[in-house]
Amino acid sequence: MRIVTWNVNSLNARIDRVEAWIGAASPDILCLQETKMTDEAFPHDRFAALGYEAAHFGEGRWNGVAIVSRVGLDEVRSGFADGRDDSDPDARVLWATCSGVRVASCYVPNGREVDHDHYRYKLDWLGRLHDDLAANTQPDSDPVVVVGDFNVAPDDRDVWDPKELEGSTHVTEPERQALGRLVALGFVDVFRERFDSGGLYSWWDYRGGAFYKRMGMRIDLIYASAPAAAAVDFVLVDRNERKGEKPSDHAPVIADFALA
DNA sequence: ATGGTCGATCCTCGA
Repeated sequence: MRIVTWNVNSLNARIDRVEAWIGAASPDILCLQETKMTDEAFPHDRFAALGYEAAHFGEGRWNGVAIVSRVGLDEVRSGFADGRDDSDPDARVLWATCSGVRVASCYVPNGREVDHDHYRYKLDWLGRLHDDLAANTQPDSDPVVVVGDFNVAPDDRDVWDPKELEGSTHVTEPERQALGRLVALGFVDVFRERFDSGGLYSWWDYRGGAFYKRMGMRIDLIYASAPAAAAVDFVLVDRNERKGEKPSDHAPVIADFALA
């Protein structure tokens, strides 16, 4: 089972590339982030023509997440289930069960600047994700795969220059500890499990020629519960997809699971 | 690879 996470930075702008990439990479479950569209505008027909059904949670201008699957799409739920009355105003997480695997497609808040309200929102959001997983999944016994644009680089190997970035968002201790709490629940960063090396990224800023200078971050992550992580047999960041005409600023991250 | 923000919106903001 091939599961992919890809922040497409507008599905309207990217649909032709997404369609072509599906043809080449043949994912079973494709989780998208930053679709930047309403549910009404989501191009279900384009995916149906390729043999996929899709669930989308969007608001229009910003954010927006989707799960596109050819192996079933059940128990779809958007947002968090904690019943908090300050419910998230943004469309940032979508859940579905696909062929027995509980899947979450996440677009974690960027944070903007440390000491910004958005940074506190980011930490709170990651806490809610942790609590939702703790309350509603059994990662010790069940296959659960939580993917997306986490907007956090898990450690210094995941950024081009830790010294230059010190103290800025994506690398602060509280953000990394928030990911650490997911790991403590039993979730494994399947890319890092497989590759020790730094310099392997999933996002490169459009500005300043960051991609060709190899100045990126690994912030698009695939977290798998122990039963799923044990079944991983292939992991790849498809950095070729960052090249060419009208790329997203993120590359797709692929993990293959030897699951039925 | 022969270059050097982009996307959505409304001309600026978010990433």
